Amino acid sequence: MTDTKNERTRGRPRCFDRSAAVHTALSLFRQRGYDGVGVAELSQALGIKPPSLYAAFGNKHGLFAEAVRIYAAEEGKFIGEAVNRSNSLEEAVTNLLLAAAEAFCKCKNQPGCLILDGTRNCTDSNAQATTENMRQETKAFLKEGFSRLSTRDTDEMADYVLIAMTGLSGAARQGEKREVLVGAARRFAVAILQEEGSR
Amino acid sequence: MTDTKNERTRGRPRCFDRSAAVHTALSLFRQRGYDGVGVAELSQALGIKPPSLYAAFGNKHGLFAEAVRIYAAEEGKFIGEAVNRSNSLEEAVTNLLLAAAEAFCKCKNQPGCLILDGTRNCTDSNAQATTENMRQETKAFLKEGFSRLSTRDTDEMADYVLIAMTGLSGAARQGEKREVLVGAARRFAVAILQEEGSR
DNA sequence: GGAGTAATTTAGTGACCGATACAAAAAACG
DNA sequence: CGTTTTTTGTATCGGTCACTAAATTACTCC
Repeated sequence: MTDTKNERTRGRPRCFDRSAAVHTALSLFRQRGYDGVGVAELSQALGIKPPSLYAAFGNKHGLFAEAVRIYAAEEGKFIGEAVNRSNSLEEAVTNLLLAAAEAFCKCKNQPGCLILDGTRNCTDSNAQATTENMRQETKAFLKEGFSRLSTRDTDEMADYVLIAMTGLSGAARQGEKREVLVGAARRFAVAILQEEGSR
Repeated sequence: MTDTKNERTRGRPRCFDRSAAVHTALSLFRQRGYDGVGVAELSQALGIKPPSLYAAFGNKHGLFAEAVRIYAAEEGKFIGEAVNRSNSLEEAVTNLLLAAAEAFCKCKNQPGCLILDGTRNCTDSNAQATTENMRQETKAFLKEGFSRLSTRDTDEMADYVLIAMTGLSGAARQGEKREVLVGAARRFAVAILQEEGSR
């Protein structure tokens, strides 16, 4: 058996690259959010007709959910890296927020975070749940990663980090400049790391 | 002339309370954002038909703009108070962020800030401009108020305060608890106030 | 009362939304 | 070849969007 790859199934083969389609959709969702991109625009950008989109992804939310998964795995890599490659809580929080600030303004035509801002004011509860689940996963990941680096209350620390990232993402979406985001990230990191009641 | 108040105009009098209508619309816009509330729902909540709404406010955006103005004047009062009643920059920033945290979770069914989050992912550019103008006004007000209390770079400080408020508003919209918001606000205030390069 | 004015209701407009019924097309099977 | 399976394009579906033309109602002015 030499046909280990590209196993042909029966029926007419798909005319478009499924993975490329998800990436194209991801780009659109990052620009204008879930409600801001319609199925007509999606299928046009993918070079297909709506029935092909529904055959491949079930519905609009199915495509969005795949895009979110790709986004978390690719664009969200910096979160795992910042936590796992750090040798102290200080390092982890600082690197994380600085990397977030950079990531949120890297692509100028699609600033901010899809997870944190992609379903703001969204009318589709499934889409909201998809991003909210990813947000909770991230919070749990941070909490667990922080607790391997410190004995402090990593629960509220993860909360604060996510609130800071929410601010950075929102500001990036408003067009805030990179320098301002990085400056804010640096200060927020110090803020989150300071000991309780040290004001 | 004794008719100084309630000057009757000609024509059929309006059947609904215009000011109350704006407040009702404000409540809906705060709950679900500009795109999330339709004209049909608005007019139903106001107890009128769509043509009456258009006769009174021109269009959906006209009603939204009035709601934003009312919101800034009433719910946004805490910003002016925190700045003007403070005798130091430290006091101003701390009181401002703490008041913001409280305000953003005060109304449980409409958390967050209408200015900062009401037109996120919004498809109407006029509505976006309305909130963005208010945001810029607020930034200028903060910058000016801070500069009366300190000789430091109040420009970037106002930026940081608004980014922090954006994070607080977004977190409030996600359902974050009051204690967490207040804790984050307290820490962010200390961070923003610390001198440059003191990390 | 009649004229003038403005807000009301009825009943829609065209455009867009997400999603689909249907049949032709293109492949793997026997 | 014919059958089966899956994707394709055509041409919509019912529903909702912001918005409005037209006629009616309720008021002030003369």
